[in-house]
Amino acid sequence: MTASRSRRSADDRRAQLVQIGLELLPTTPVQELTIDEVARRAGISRSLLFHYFATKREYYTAVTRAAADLMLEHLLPEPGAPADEQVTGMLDRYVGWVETFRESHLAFVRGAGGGDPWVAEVYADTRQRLVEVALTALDLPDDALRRQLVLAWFAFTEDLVGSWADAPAMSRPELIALLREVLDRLTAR
Amino acid sequence: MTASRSRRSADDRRAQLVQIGLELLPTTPVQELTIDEVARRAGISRSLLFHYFATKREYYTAVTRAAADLMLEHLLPEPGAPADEQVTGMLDRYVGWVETFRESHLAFVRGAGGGDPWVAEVYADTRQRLVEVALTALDLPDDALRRQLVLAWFAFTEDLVGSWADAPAMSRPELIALLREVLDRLTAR
DNA sequence: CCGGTTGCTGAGCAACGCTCAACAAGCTAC
DNA sequence: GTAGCTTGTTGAGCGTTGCTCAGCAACCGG
Repeated sequence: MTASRSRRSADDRRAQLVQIGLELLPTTPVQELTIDEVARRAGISRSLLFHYFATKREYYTAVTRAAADLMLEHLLPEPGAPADEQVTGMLDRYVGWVETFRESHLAFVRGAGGGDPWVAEVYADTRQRLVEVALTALDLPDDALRRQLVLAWFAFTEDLVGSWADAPAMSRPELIALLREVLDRLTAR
Repeated sequence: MTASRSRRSADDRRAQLVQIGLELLPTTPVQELTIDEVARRAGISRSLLFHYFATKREYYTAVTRAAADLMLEHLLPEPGAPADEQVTGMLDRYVGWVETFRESHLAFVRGAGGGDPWVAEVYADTRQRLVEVALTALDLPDDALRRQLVLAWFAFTEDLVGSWADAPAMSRPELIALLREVLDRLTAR
């Protein structure tokens, strides 16, 4: 609310608007956040938002991409580590991510799967990249079948970790071991 | 367009409106179909739709529930069959369902996962019922852990069958056998 | 001080969800 | 048949929201 009506650089404003979108993500499905609300929070007019993002969709896909990049950056393994540790580390960090940002992550996944194809595509890209990283770390060939299997395993993981975070029916290490075991069984063919 | 302006019974109208929603489902995400469009197709005024469904959300949750019930009815096994056949039969019919209604099913699942909590709940209910049926057929106890695992397995199945229908990387029987094997491994603990 | 670039605004349009008062089609009763 | 009731149906209109456009205002180089 302070510094209202201040003139900002284009990059600053864009970043600020995306940031506001990220803060609103846990509260509201991406596609449902209104231009009015975002503009009000930024202390600017509706029109200005359309100066930076030609359409509402363009805006919230940018927000979605930012959220996806945040998660991806958090999950990516250190390139030096041994292969096995890389995958387990990613799994561990993913569980931690869901634990920490439960609501926003749930909102993110929901918005990502549903409704808008553009948003769905952003998340599909993210999953693809995660699968590539995992296959590389496991030193497995990247054929169509294996890719499909690992993607489906990721859907399995998302669902299980989500419900586990809601009501843990097993210990955290057990969860991670189970996920790891299913992944190994699926890829060892 | 024929029979326009005809007076219908309340039940007829409701059924017609839901039917129109079902026909529009493959084309449009549930929440995005407009009252105008539906009313236009039904040959009635916008106001009449609000006479049957107090709010737009009430309308498209009704449409979603109708879609879910259609699928559920198609998947439920004949009660007389042997246990093993029941589960495999459901799997087989599920794959067939996705093959037949690829686009509408995709649209349905997307709408179900994303955006509106009410719609998500309808589909969550459907999955719960499917899991109950599966656990009963497998003659397994219905504890929290197993339920979570089977639900997650269903997410796995949805994803894999979806991508398989898009680009089959294995034969249909192989797909079903794989899914069945993963389910058995997960529940045999 | 002046002109150009650019961040920024306000008024306003179109589409959409939703409300409300009233009309009219079909039924029963006389 | 017509009076009267029920109920399916409509049109006008309001508030919100996505989006446009013409122009203001702040900074900057000359």
